Amino acid sequence: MKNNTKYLVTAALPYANNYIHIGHVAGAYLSPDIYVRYRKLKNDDVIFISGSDEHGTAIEMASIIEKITPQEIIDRYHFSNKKAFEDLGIQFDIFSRTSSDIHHKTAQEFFLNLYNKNILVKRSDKQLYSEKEKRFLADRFITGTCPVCGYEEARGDECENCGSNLSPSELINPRSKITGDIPVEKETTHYYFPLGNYQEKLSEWIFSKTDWKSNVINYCKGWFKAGLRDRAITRDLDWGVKVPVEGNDGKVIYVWFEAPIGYISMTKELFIKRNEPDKWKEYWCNKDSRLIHFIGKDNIVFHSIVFPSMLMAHGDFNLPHNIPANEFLNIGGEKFSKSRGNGILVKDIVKEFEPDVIRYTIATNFPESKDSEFTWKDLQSKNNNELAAILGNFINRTVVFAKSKFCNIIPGDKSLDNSDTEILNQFKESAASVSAFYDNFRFRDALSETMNAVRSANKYFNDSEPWKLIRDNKERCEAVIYTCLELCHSIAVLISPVLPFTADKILKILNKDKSDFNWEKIGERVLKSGTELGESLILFPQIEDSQIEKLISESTDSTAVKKTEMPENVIELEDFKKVNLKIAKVIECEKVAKSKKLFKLKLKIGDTEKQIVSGIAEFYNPEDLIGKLIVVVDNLKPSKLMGIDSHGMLLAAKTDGQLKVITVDGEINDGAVVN
RNA sequence: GCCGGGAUAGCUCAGCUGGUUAGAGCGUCGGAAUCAUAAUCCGUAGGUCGGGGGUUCAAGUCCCUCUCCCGGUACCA
Repeated sequence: MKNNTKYLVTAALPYANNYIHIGHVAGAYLSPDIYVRYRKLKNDDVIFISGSDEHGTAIEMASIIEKITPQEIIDRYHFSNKKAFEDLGIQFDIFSRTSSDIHHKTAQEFFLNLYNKNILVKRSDKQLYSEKEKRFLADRFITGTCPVCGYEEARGDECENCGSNLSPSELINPRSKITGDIPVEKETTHYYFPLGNYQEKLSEWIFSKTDWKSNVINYCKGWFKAGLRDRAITRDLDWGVKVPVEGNDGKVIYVWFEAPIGYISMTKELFIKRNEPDKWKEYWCNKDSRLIHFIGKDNIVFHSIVFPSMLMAHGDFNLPHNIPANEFLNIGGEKFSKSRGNGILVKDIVKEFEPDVIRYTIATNFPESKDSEFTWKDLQSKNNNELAAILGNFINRTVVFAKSKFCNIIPGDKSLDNSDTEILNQFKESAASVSAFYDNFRFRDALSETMNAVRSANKYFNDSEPWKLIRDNKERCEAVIYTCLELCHSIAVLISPVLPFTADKILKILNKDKSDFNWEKIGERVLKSGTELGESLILFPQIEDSQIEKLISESTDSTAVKKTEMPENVIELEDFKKVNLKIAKVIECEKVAKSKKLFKLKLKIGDTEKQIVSGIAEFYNPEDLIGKLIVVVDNLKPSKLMGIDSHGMLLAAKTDGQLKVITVDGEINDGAVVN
């Protein structure tokens, strides 16, 4: 019989145009997996939902760039990411996708629900349309001048300079970010969600939450302060969920509105698969069900403001009970390539290390209150000094002792004394405090408390000195080893949320089934004397320096082997001839004030003089360049950099952390043509 | 440059609404032990909490300022 309270746990829907990396795992996936596994051990009624977010402009754009269909894009990332999660032991009850029929249907029903209640506002507007691209341009693919602060490169959805929320039509001098095409205004009709109407209810609701993390609350405060605005929830686009109202051909529901509904549709799908098609309602609608969203900090606004307001408007569903958002996990330490910044992909790291080692390293470093750091050396040290030394060693020393001194049989429990029951009781107390940490989403503290329990098991072994008892008090020795084996079982349960694979291995070593594998049995006696043990094995082999050094150098060496490929953007000779390259002599050179990278150079090119601005100040001193013969693009359209005119561009070679200006081999007159 | 987030022991991080001698793990060093993957257990040392001002009886914790770091973005070779 399950406990009454139900838990509906969701993990952020990964966007299906990228492979997930360990930063994602640390932010939004490992903590819910640990939480859910813990809840299941407590016999709680919990389901764990996630899936790929597969619609939207970015995916459509990616398909255009790669010249394949959006379906091919999302298939690639969906299946790869699904497998990556499995390999890491992230065990969803369902990991589905928003391209499914049931999601389309659910999202449309949700939309219609609001539509029929006249909550949605229909508005005809002039939107920006590119004749050249034959499409309406998505917000983020338009740039222009911010009407609030005058910043010239504001995006269609927000100004990154002043943080204002914008809609593209507000921009001054808009243009396509993709082609630079100047879009024209074209009449189109869209539905708007009146987010502003919910501000009061939302803020009241959020500020009533005393147990939410401060980063979540603070983020919302910022949004409330700025004021919530109505947002269009449809788009002129092919790739997405069709607007279910007649007369809206060529329109889809905007992803930010449609994707979170995926949590609902995926829950439905789960219970259809379980042959209980109505049961999803118990999790979404019953008062005694708790909806918990695990997300990274980049997702806070959608889960704490947008989606809840949608749920309020709809009315049938529960609001989130908590949103324990994490910060970011950075890949640091050794000189990783900053310019690439792809992070460590899950699909790659699982080939290198056992999933539990990866899980442990990430979990001890969860960015719970601020960004944290992941390094290969840390992983090695966590494996060798903690997992192997403390956990692996305790299991191993116990089992090896039983094997060599008691014929691999669980010894007698006849003469347990106070010290034995004490350590078992101590484990019960540990389990209670670990519980309290999990209940409050304090995963690092939970794990550290868990390891303390394992340490105390080692201490018990040391203090009991079974290697001496075996000589002069065999019965006591049996009791001690029996107790240690019980501790092994307790440890298996205790660590299993974080280290599920290791827990299974320990059960095999103990030759024990899962009948007593739950939280209540921690510190209890569940083994039978006289039972044969299974095969012992090393749980955490040492990770050698050489393996770590190899990984460090691989991720550092940006020049490392890259296959020669035909570049995608082949040009004709004619194209190259358009560029006038000339030799120029540097006459003057000075640093541009307040700039980090810019030099202002005066050049002599034959009879003419010209001024250019160049971003090489981090690599040269001004005096180094004066007198040098360099190569410049003579016919480049002039531009202004930090208010200074630049009439050309010098050529330089650049790689990570290095830049060299192109010069000529020997003397030649300035003004000479380069080709 | 702008926006955002940081700066606490060698390393990775805790320190709630300001209140006794600033904490943990790992690493260091010393000791005990030898069943165990040279793994354990006990103990030790290490910080004027980035600098400087201020508010307060009292500040790592609040305010101002400076420096540096990270992320995003812009300076585009």
